[in-house]
Amino acid sequence: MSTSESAIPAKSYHHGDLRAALIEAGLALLEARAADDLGLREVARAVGVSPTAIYRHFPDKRALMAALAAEGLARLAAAQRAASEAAGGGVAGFSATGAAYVRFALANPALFRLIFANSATADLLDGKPEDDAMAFLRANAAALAEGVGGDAQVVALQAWAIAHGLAMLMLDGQVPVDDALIDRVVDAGVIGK
Amino acid sequence: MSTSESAIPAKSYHHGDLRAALIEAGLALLEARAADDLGLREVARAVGVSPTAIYRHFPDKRALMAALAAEGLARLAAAQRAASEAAGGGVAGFSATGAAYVRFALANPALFRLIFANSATADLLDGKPEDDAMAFLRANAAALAEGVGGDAQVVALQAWAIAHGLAMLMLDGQVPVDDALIDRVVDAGVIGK
DNA sequence: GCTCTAAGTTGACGGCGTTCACATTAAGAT
DNA sequence: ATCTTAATGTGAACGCCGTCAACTTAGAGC
Repeated sequence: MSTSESAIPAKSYHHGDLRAALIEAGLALLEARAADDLGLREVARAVGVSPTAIYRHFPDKRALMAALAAEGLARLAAAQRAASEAAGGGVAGFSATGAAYVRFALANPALFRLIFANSATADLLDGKPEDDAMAFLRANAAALAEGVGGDAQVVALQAWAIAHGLAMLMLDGQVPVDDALIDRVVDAGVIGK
Repeated sequence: MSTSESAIPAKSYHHGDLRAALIEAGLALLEARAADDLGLREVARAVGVSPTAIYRHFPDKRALMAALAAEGLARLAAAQRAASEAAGGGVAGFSATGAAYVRFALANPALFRLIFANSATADLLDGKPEDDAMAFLRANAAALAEGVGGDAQVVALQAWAIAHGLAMLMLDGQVPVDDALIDRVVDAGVIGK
């Protein structure tokens, strides 16, 4: 019978890879719902499994959310890397990175918020894998800082803060979502000149 | 039981001014709890009233939260106004405004988050009173923008984004809370020079 | 083939936001 | 002064939530 062969294993009493399925379903639900409206039982329902089955793979709800946040962070880092390379690196690449940061937030509002709502705690719990992605954000900022005058750390922080602040203000409806505006704000955000 | 808490006397079946008491209690609880861990029943308990009594003054929980956010926004605006005046206005006053913005966020994390989590929706619901406070934020940014080259709107946005982004990143544990750093980041945030 | 154990289920508990029927009170008209 | 009425607070209940404990299933290894 039918059974798909490679990607998705057969279904029975035991789910093939429930942990991955839960994360996938959670990310899908986050495209429509806000992070705090996402329920444990809701995710279980989406996967077609009992609510308590989740506890075989995550100690509690916060751990599930942290896993979603970790995956979101990886995607954010990937989007930035891609934008930087597409722009050819250097200063242009750095500006592109900032713009990609903001556009990722606008394209994935709930996920973006979840990343930063959980990153502080997730860092302390897991420690390793998402550190990699976050390091890219920091490294990007620090790298450009050397090209200009002033304190490198301060310039890096300003660039990060501009991107993060603009993303948040647009998400919260404080600033109209204007695609061209993103480039102008982030671009001139390369201060010192 | 006696014990009313403060200024307003007259306790019996009817509470003196429950609406005000609920907001006061809510703000007090937000100093210890995160906004989404704040329960309707918890606020009612703090005031010593039945959970459902709240519904005589607010249509639902979100309305209570919006009221708390409105009060928080007023306080934020007041803190900025005070900082600006203390610095003597002008460019120095503007930098002080930005630093005050960040420091307010650090001093009132849950409340600051609530302000921006609810401001978009609160605007559409209430419309008037908090607009006043928010207008101060925008006006401040726009005012300085004229002094420098470049697009006034862009410069204003950059300044706001730097303050907002720095506040958020510090609240989320992404950037260490360093008092001197706030001034340096926000200060040089006055770009164009 | 039997056993052991990881993975999923069922049922329950307390807490939440919210609704509805009811109790109490302050205030204005008589 | 009394009666009426609308405003304000109470209590019980509903459905949903996160989580725990006890049971069931099925696949892997001797």
